[in-house]
Amino acid sequence: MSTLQVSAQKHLRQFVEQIERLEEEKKALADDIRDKFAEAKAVGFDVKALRQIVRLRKKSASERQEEEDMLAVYMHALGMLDEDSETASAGTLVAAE
Amino acid sequence: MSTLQVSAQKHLRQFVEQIERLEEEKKALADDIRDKFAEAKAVGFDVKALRQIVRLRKKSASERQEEEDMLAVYMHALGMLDEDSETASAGTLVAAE
Amino acid sequence: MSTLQVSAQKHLRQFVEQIERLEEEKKALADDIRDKFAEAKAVGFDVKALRQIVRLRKKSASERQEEEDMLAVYMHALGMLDEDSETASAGTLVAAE
Amino acid sequence: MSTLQVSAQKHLRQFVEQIERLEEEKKALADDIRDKFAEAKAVGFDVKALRQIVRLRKKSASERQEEEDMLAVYMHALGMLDEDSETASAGTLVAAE
DNA sequence: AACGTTGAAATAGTTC
DNA sequence: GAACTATTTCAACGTT
Repeated sequence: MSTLQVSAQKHLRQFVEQIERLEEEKKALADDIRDKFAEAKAVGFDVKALRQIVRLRKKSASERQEEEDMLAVYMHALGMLDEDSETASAGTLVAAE
Repeated sequence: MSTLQVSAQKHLRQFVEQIERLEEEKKALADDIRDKFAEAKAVGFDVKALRQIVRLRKKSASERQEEEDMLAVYMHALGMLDEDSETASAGTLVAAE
Repeated sequence: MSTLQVSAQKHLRQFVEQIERLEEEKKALADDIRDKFAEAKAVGFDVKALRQIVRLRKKSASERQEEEDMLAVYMHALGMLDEDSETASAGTLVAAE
Repeated sequence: MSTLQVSAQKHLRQFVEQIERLEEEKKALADDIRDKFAEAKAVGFDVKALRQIVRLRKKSASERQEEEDMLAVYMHALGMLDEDSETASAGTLVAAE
């Protein structure tokens, strides 16, 4: 039983070390990304908007549209939008339940 | 000198306790807010959109517009928008430097 | 575009208002905390250090507990503990079947 | 609406592509880490505990240091230390004027 | 007053 | 699909 445990300990140690190694590499990349944004900022780009761009590009056009639509519905309900200006694609007159 | 320090210690302790008390109350409110969103979710609202609404209402209309405009410029530059669909308020033809 | 039922509109409005009310109270508390630090500074305390004390005290409780749990976690990882005993105090760990 | 200069467009595109490239690499590493955990699980380790070990080890280094700094912080708050001595080791604290 | 730094809040992802 | 964890984003703070 003691032998088994010792071997398990070594095995555990290996996993921990491998994972920590990978996480270090991952962190290095996260830092690189951070640097890129900083670099973009330094030459005058709006970092917040840039982040949003990267985020949006991960989503499909339809996903984006769905989120915008939901927001528009809520804004409309709260009087935050003029009656007509919701969006260009004004077609879908779906009645809310 | 020792007397001074003892009195300073008491004073310090008071500040720490008062601050911790206030932070507890603040945390309690944060929890209440969390609960409200959970409640809204439970009755069918889209929490993410709801959060965005609350966020947008903190900003003035002009602030909102500015952010949207910047995003549209970037999306346009990357071909993520059709040429015409940027937004309803298409008026401001400012030439980029 | 789709719209909300009138009742849903009212409901939404209620949520938004309640949340905004709570956030105002939360902000007021944040201001109070800020004032406390300013007050402490005014009587000669080092605000940076004071902040650090508050932060460290907050962490200490949970962190200390976590460190104490270390052994149990390792034993668990090595299969020396069963599922239910992980929250037991260190003293009873060996007794767990 | 305003548009970017052609050169700025290219620059923006470059940033976006570089960032997306880095994020892909980062995601690949995240997948590798996930695989490692899965591998560990496959040979019988408790993944949750393993995760906890990795997390605790990460914290330990910095946290332990912070706890050691506690005394200095308190002394600083009480005006018993000057500005520069705060990073000194505990042993030399009383020597600081 | 911009800058980076840090802590809190929000979102995304994973597990059960 | 609900809870938990990890990651990402955002805002406040001190700093220069």
